[in-house]
Amino acid sequence: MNATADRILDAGQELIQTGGFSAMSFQDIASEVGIRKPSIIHHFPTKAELGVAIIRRYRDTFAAQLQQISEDPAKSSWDALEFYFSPYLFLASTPDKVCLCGALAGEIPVLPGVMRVEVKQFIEAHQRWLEEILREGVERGELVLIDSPKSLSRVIFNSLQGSLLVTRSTGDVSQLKEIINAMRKLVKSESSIQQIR
Amino acid sequence: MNATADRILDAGQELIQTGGFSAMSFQDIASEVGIRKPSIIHHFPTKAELGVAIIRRYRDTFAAQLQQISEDPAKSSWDALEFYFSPYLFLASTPDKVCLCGALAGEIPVLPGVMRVEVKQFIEAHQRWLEEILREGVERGELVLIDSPKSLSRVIFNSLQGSLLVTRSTGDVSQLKEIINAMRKLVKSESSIQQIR
DNA sequence: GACTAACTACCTAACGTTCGGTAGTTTGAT
DNA sequence: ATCAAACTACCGAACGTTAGGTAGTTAGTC
Repeated sequence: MNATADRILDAGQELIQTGGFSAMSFQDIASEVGIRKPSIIHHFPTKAELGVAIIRRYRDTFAAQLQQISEDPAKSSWDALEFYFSPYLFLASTPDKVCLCGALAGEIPVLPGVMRVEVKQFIEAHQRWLEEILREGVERGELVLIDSPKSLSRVIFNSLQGSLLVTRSTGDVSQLKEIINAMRKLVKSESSIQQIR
Repeated sequence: MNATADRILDAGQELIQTGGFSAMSFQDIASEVGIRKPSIIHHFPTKAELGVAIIRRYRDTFAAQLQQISEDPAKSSWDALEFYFSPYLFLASTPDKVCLCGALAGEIPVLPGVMRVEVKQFIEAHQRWLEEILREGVERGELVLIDSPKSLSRVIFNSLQGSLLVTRSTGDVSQLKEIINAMRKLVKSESSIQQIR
């Protein structure tokens, strides 16, 4: 069973990922879910609270997966990174959607304060996770980095987020794939050295 | 003399860079410029046409500067890259603004078609320019790249755009500076090799 | 007198939100 | 086991506000 509240979150999330928070309206969600506008308010009293609920669910789902893979001893740092790339590749395959928080980041100053902190926490959590994976990878000798774990975690996160936006804007799906390939080179030394020689 | 039309473009651009196109309204612009709402329509008949005019001016200003520096024989490829970084650093110093087209990229599907093509052309022009600078740098022996000029031009552009959004979302201004430092390493071999050894 | 830039006044549509109310279910006391 | 109270999910109608846009008019300049 898929409760109405969940379907509201689904529809709202999709609308934000395509057009942003400002362009998302209760009416659009209502039409999509098949209920009337005030029924949404029954579940989520204000647009801001709905926005928070959408981000929080998105963030929690992501966080659970990231935690799971970083706790799995069978997975190498390389595996973890590849796992991290996969949702980006999936998003790019659905041409009109970008990362929820990437979309929201574009309109931070006009967002309700409660939503701003959620976006911030999403970004910081992802960058922390990436940094930790990179650091472990170096310690275990699985990865050889071209830069510090901190710098590289930010390069990876920011360029992935940027790529999604650019990929959608230009319609050039190969763009994200190229970025991911480039990121692979930055954490795996052999090919990089080859390139330099 | 600063004509009204220019001041409308200024105010509109700033509003898009802070809150996006959906959140920008004629009323906001009118208040900022000190005129009434219909007076804006006198200069720009529709919101879409105003949007196009804003992007086009932004794009042309940028393009002229990029062309100028790439035609200057006194400037090295390294100089050109540093020049390219500077407006991003400037944007990050004004904490609420991101690149105009970075903001617009977040809401592409809800943008008028005429605006979408302008954004696309902005992105493609910048990536082409970067690619050409990198290619020349290699030919002249000024740069040693960690990846192909095409890939690197995309990494640089996408991560800069992403950084602006992330920097504003987290309030962490150092983020962009770190990214730029990382980009420097990717086009200048010595430090990279040192890092790998 | 024609043209431009600005104005006042107004329009329709859509926005988020509130209100009062209707079914149907769940709960607690008798 | 019954009955009333309370709660959940949803609805239609309307609220005040703002959106982009239109029509007609006035003030100033060549």
